[in-house]
Amino acid sequence: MTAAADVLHRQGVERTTIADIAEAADVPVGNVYYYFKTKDELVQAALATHSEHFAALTAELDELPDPLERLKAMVGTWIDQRDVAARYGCPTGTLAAELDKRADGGIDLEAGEVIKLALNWAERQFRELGRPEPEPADLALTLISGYQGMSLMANALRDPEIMTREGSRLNRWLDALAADRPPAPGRSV
Amino acid sequence: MTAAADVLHRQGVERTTIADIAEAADVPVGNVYYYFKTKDELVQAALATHSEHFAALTAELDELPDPLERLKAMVGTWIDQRDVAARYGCPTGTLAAELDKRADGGIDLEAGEVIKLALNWAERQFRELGRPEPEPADLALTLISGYQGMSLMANALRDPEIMTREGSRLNRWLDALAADRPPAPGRSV
DNA sequence: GTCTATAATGGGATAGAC
DNA sequence: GTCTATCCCATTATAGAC
Repeated sequence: MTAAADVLHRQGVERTTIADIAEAADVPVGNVYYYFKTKDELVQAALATHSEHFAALTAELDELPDPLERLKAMVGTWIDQRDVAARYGCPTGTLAAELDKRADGGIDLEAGEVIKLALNWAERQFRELGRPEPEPADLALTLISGYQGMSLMANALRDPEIMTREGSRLNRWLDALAADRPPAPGRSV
Repeated sequence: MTAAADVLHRQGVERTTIADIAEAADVPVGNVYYYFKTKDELVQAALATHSEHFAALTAELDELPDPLERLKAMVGTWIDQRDVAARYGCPTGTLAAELDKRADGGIDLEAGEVIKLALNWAERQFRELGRPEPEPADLALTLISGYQGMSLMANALRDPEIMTREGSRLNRWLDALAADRPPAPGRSV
C-alpha cells in the first residue's frame, strides 16, 4: 500500500502500471493481484494511506493547546513539503484531479472525501478560535483551497519557493484573524 | 484543435484516445494523424488553444479603464465558469497537473508557460493599481493560486458553489486592496 | 487531402505450477 | 501464499487505396 501510494503520487494513476507498483514493493506482479483484485483497488488503498497519514498528523497537532498554533503548524508542514509539492503536487489533490476525469461513477469522488477530512479539521480549529464571522466553514475552505492552489502552482512552475511565499501569506492571514478574536471569556466553542 | 482541447479537458490526456478526438471532430482517425504526427502534438495544440483563449479574454478586459475592474471582471469569468470547473476543473490547471506526472522532459512544463501568462497579466494589473506593498508579483500569485485552488476544490467536491464562495472572497479582497486597507483575505466586508 | 484496414505495442488481468 | 508465463484487449501509429 505504501509503495502504491508513493508510485501513484509520483507517476499518476494512468501512467502507473501494476508492474511499476510490484517493482517498487519488490514483489512479482502476480503477487499484487493476490491482494488487490484490480488496479482501482490499489488506488483506493493509496487513498486510504493518505487518510491515515492525515489522521496521524492531525492527532499530533491536536496536542497543541491553541487552535491558532495548530493551524500554523499545519501550514508549516505544507511549507516543509515544498520540494515534493513542486515536483509532484499534493498527493490527494492531484489524485482527485485525475480521478475526476473519469466518466464512470466509480472511485472518482473518494478523493473528495479525503479532502473533506482536511476541511472538517480546519473548520473545527476556526470554530475554536471563536470567530463567528466569517463562517468557520468558509475560513476552512479558504485555507485548504489556498493549500491546493499553492501546491498546483508550485508543481506547474516547478518552483518550491511558491510554497514558501504563499505559506507565509497564509500564516500572516491566520495571525490577523486571531488578532481579531474576542477576549478569552467570550470565546465560543 | 478545438475538439482536442475540449475532449482533453473533459477526459484528461491519458484517458483520451485519438479515436475520441477524431469522433469529436467528426473525422476519421487517419485524418487526425495527417495533421498531428503524435498524440503529444495534439496536447500542444490544446495548450495553444488555451493560450489564445486567454489572450482573447484579456484583450477584452484590457478595454476597461480601471485595473480593479479588470481584475474583478476576471474573477467574474471564473465564477461564470463554475459548472464546468466543478465537473472538469480548470482546463490549464488540470492539464498542468497531469503533464507534471511525466518523467520525460517533454511538454510537461509547457502548461506552466500558459499559467505564467495569467500571472504576468495579473501582475500588470496590480502594478497599475499602484500598490507597492505587497509586491505585485506576490499579489498575482495569490490571485491565480486562489483560482487554481478553488477550481480544484470545486472539482474534487463536485460543488460549483465553491467557485461562488471563494470568488466572492477574492472580490472582497481586491476591493480591500484597492481601498488601501490592510490585505485580509477571508475577511468579510 | 480523405479514409479504411491493419500492424505493432503495451499493459490489465488470469491460469496454474510450486 | 508466491511466482512465471501468457491471454486478450485497447490504443498508437502506419500503409496504402481512393
